Amino acid sequence: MAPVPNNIPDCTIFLLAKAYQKAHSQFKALLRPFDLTNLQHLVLEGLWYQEGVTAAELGKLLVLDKATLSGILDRLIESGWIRKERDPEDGRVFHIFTTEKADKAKRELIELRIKANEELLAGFSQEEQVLFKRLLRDLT
Amino acid sequence: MAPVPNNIPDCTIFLLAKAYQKAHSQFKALLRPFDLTNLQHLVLEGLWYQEGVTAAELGKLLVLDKATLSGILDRLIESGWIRKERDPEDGRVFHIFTTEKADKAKRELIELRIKANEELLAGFSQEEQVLFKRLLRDLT
DNA sequence: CCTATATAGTTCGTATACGAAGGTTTCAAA
DNA sequence: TTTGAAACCTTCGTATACGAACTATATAGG
Repeated sequence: MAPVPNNIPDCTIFLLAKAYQKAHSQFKALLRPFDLTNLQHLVLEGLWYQEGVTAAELGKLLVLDKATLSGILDRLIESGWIRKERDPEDGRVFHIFTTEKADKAKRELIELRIKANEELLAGFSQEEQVLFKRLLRDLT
Repeated sequence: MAPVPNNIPDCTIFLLAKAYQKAHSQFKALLRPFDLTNLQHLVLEGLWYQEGVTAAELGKLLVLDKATLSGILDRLIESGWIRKERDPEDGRVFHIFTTEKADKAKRELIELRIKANEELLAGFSQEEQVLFKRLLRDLT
């Protein structure tokens, strides 16, 4: 990605958008061999973190709009990474499970995310990394 | 926006995405009365910063893909905020100009961005604000 | 002058985002 | 038990994102 010009007005929102763009794009490149998008990967990690969650819970965990999530789940099912099961108790609810295909790639995919984070923060010192993460967390 | 759960794995990319989501959404709410999207506002600011730039230069300045920019410019023309003029020297090039409608709202729109930035950083001390901006800039 | 290459922009296809509306199912209150 | 509100999910419309293919124009070399 092209560097952000350094003589522009002071706008944190813009810097944040561009930092996100960069992180997204770097991770996307790492994910290409798996035919997964960033969001699809995020959903898989969410499922490994909390197996069998409902779509609503997953949306809450990952802070994703249910409308957005709906499409992502569709494509993950179509490509065989996850499956949906209707709750026997509550007919409104779906529980989401990863498939064997996903679980086989689990370790590799998690390492990929760790690698992407390291790549992103590579220019920062340890202190800066910790600080940056704290500031981001405080912001949300 | 719902808060980010605090027991998730350490993932800066995720935090960055959510911080961006929040900033975007807050600014979007402020822009609603103007019937402008965040990106459309960004383009207007870019044009005020550098009047008469070409679409290619604008894309470079704002770090926007030319394909993305193309659609944004279309909609800004349709809603009367900007106009395009073909370069008399080079038939490939378009120069972009703001319209009177845009210039009338200029002060208000720039103040809106400043306000959105303040709102975003309201929870940070002065030192944290400076630090955060520096880290974001270093990241890009 | 002609062609190969590069640049500017548009268009297309796919994947987010997300507000809003709609369909089901639950549950509680009258 | 009927009815209204709430919860879960899908679908639709619009606006990004962005790689890739395509058109039009420029320019350097031969």
